[in-house]
Order: sequence, then C-alpha cells, then structure tokens
Amino acid sequence: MLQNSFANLECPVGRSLSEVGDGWTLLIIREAIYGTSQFETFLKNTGASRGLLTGRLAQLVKSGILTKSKGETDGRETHYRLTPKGRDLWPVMLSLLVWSEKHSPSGNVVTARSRSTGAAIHRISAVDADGNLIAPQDTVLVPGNDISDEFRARIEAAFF
Amino acid sequence: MLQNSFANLECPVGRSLSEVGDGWTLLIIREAIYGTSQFETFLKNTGASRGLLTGRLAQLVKSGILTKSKGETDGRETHYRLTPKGRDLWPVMLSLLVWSEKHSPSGNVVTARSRSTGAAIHRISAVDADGNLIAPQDTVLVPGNDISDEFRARIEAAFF
DNA sequence: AAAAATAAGTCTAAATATTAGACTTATAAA
DNA sequence: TTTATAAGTCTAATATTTAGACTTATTTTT
Repeated sequence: MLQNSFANLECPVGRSLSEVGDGWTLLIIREAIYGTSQFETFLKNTGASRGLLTGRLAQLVKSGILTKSKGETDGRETHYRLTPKGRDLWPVMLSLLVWSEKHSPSGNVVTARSRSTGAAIHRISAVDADGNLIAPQDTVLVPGNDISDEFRARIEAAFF
Repeated sequence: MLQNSFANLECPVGRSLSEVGDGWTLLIIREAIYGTSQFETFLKNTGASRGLLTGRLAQLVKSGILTKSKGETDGRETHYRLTPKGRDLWPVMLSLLVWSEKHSPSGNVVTARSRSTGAAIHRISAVDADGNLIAPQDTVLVPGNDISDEFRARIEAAFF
C-alpha cells in the first residue's frame, strides 16, 4: 500500500486493508498465528529484512494486533503476541488457505480440519446470529446512514 | 511484498499472499467485486497511480483472477472482470469486513446480510463436507506428506 | 570475572518501487 | 472534422526496501 491511505475508509474492507493489507503484514500475522513470537524467528520465517520487520511489528503493536513484552525468563528476548483482535484474523487466513487449496493446489501439504471431529474444511461461510449458514453468494452489502451517496452507489452495484 | 517471493510456498496462506497479498491488489479485487471493470474507474476508486494500476491489473490477469477483454459496444473500453477464481476471494473480503466491523467500527456504514433472509452476518465459520459448522478456534492444520520437517514443526505449533 | 554468544534492534548506501502528471494512440461522439 | 474519451506509456522526483555491518543489553560459557 505504501503512502496512500485513501483506500476508502468508509468501506470496512478498505479499513482492514489499511491495517493489514500489505503482503508483509499479513505474512507476519500468519507467522504469529503459527506460534512465532520473536524477532529473529519472524525474520527467518517470513524472509523480510530487518528494517522492514522492525517497522511492521511496530505498526502491528500500534494497531492493537500484537503486544510487545520483554521475555520473563530471558531479559534479552522480546515477545510479540497476538491480541484477541489479532487472533480474530484467523478466519481471514483460513479463507485464504481454503482459496489456495482450491485454486493453486500443490500436493499434499496442509489441510485444515476440525480438531474435535477431524472433518476437513470444505468451504468458508457466513453465519447469522442464530447459527444459520449464509452462503457467500447469498450475501448483500447493505448501506447504512453514515455513508456518502457515492459509496452507496458503489456497494449497491456489488456482485453477489 | 515487493521483490521477495519467499513467503514459504509450502504454506497455502503464503501462496495466496504471493498472488493477492499486497494492499493494492486486494483493493483492486475489492473494486472488481463492487462491480468496477474499467481502468479509469479502478483508478478513481482505489487511488492507485496509473503505472501501478497497469502493472497490478496485468498481474491479476496472469494469475487468472481477472480477464481482460475489449468493450463490445464501445471499442475504446477494456473490461477487467473476475473469473470464478477471483470471485472465490469473496469469503476473504467478507472475513475482512466482519473483522473490521468488530474491531474498527465506524458508525453505520455497511452491514453484510443474507439476501434471502435479510439476517445480518455475525461471524465467519468453516464448514465441513456435510455442512456442519467448524468454529475457527476448533481448527487444526494437519501436515500432509509433501512437506518439509521444518514446516511441519511450524504448523504443528500453530495456535487454535 | 572475563570472554563469547545471543536477541533485538539501528544505520547506511544501493537497488527497487511508486507517484504525479504530461504525453500517445485508438476509437467514438459532436 | 474537431473534440472527447479510454487506456495506456513514459519520466523525473520521491519513497520504500534490501543486505549487511554495527550497537547495546543481557545471558552463557570458560
């Protein structure tokens, strides 16, 4: 994304992307979900450069996605850990994972399953307050009141 | 992401991010989902610069996420349209939307609802082959056979 | 206690990417 | 025939990213 933060902040997707929308940031969050918490491990597992990693970790802390704390047993260490807000990005990752497995399969690498039943994940769906499934294709975006006429027109033209 | 395409391509999330992981790319896909198909409209609605947009659209066509075709009634126009692969990114967008509404709410802007029932989307869930819900927190990543020991160790350490 | 190692950075010059905006080409509208 | 539109290309200025040497604080080894 770099300098532009236009991204239409009326749009929740745009707002998300302005926090987590560049490749490195999502990759760092993936690593955090995979259990990584230390600088040198992020460095190795993402392939980012030191300078970039320093900057992105600081951003993520500022956004409330990670916390930064000193190692309790080893004072040299710093631990970056996901907050609840950060952990809530897991469905985003899971959606990317399912998309990738479907459209860019690459052998028997990883599958996502239910821990409790062992069943494989077949798709990602929206769910309403009563637990009923809402298929992504059955989704509409409904404009609220705090919205410009311009953006209203755009989301009303959305697919699905 | 820029030059690095390391991103661990064994990881489906990494593979996704190498296709759609930078801010501009996801923003362009959002626009496409919102119905945009022409260059000048993408330009205006994303805020990207001409040169960047040219490059990203070409990438997206190459990745099979968009198609490029000449306007049928007006020969000056070029239309970029989502392929099924591109349309399948909607659950990713929907996950970002739900995350944003929860953690960075900004007034009554947009809600996502079921077209058929009108019910609001409360959360995103995985679904197994029989249509049973699998809560994101009940998810595990299961390593396959075509995987390095190193990556196996990493995903086994994953949260959830 | 001194020396070596580790963790998490900072710093810098070179390489890359992005921007703004003028310009080009092809087609369509006035 | 002139003007407008759509989709680019091109360029110099600006901003970001990289690789890798260096720094500081803390811990481990000798």
